[in-house]
Amino acid sequence: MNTETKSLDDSRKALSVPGLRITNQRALILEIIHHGQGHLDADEVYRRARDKQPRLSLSTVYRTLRRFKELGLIEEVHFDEAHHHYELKPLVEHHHLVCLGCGRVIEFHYPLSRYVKRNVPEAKDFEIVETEIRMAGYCPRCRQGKK
Amino acid sequence: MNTETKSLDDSRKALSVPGLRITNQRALILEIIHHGQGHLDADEVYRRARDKQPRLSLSTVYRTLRRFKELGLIEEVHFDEAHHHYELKPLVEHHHLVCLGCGRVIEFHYPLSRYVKRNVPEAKDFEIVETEIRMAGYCPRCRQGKK
DNA sequence: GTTGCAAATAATAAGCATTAGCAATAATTG
DNA sequence: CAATTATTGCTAATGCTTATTATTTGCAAC
Repeated sequence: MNTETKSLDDSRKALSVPGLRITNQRALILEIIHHGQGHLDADEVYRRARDKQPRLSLSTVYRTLRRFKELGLIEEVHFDEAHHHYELKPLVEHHHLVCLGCGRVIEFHYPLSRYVKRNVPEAKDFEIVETEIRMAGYCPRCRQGKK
Repeated sequence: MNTETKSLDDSRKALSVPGLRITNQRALILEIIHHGQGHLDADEVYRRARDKQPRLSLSTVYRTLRRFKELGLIEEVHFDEAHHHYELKPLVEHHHLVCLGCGRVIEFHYPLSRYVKRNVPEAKDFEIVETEIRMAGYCPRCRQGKK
């Protein structure tokens, strides 16, 4: 069994939830996100998926992404306003720095939600389920170019 | 001069930027955001504006909001994914806690961007121009209801 | 006050990303 | 293996936002 098959197998296993059907489309989409090193948007998933399953439809991609999100398998991130990106649910909290010059995305690990819960009085009575930091600026390379 | 006129006048003053034309539409939109106690979306601005200027068009609202944002008069916040909300540029940094149950928005003042800049190594080499923190969860009232 | 001209407007169409509806298909279940 | 029912593919529709274009308006110079 090659690596690719194994990975697809892992993905299928993650889908073993009662009442949920394991379809080729779902396994494929999950595998693409798994392989994709984070930050794929719906259209990118769609394009990659069609290499293997040309008849797969865009609606299936959207429906599946929503499903996975509900199941907690993946997470939705918002870099810009227009559309969303998806990544496998991370084990440790991290956030993103987006370069406005070149579009590069830098991940950094930081337990900010814990910090907020501890230090923001208004957050104490809240049950926080989601924290996302959107940071944008210019990476070292692009700052150089601007000078 | 009544309060309303005065407020509209203030808004006009804020628009006194060289090369920028002061139109009734712009003054009205700025005044609506000013009065609106934050967090209005484009459509809400449009609906309120039409009470006073029925011929005003939705495109003007969008164009004006974009302009104001460029000018730094207002700020765009992203509560959910679908569309944006706008508020007057705040003097002190604050962020928002959105309740997933009732949609209520709680503001809290906290210099989180300074904290992040200081504590995230990856942010050191970046020239950060934008930091927005999205937090969502359940407010005390809605937590009660869930039990 | 008029005139001239760039900027702004209203109205409408177009553009994307996403969702809905529905008949056909395929995965589980008994 | 047949029955059930989630899931799919397709198309049309939606929601929010931007572009287009002819018309109007603010405002500075005369």
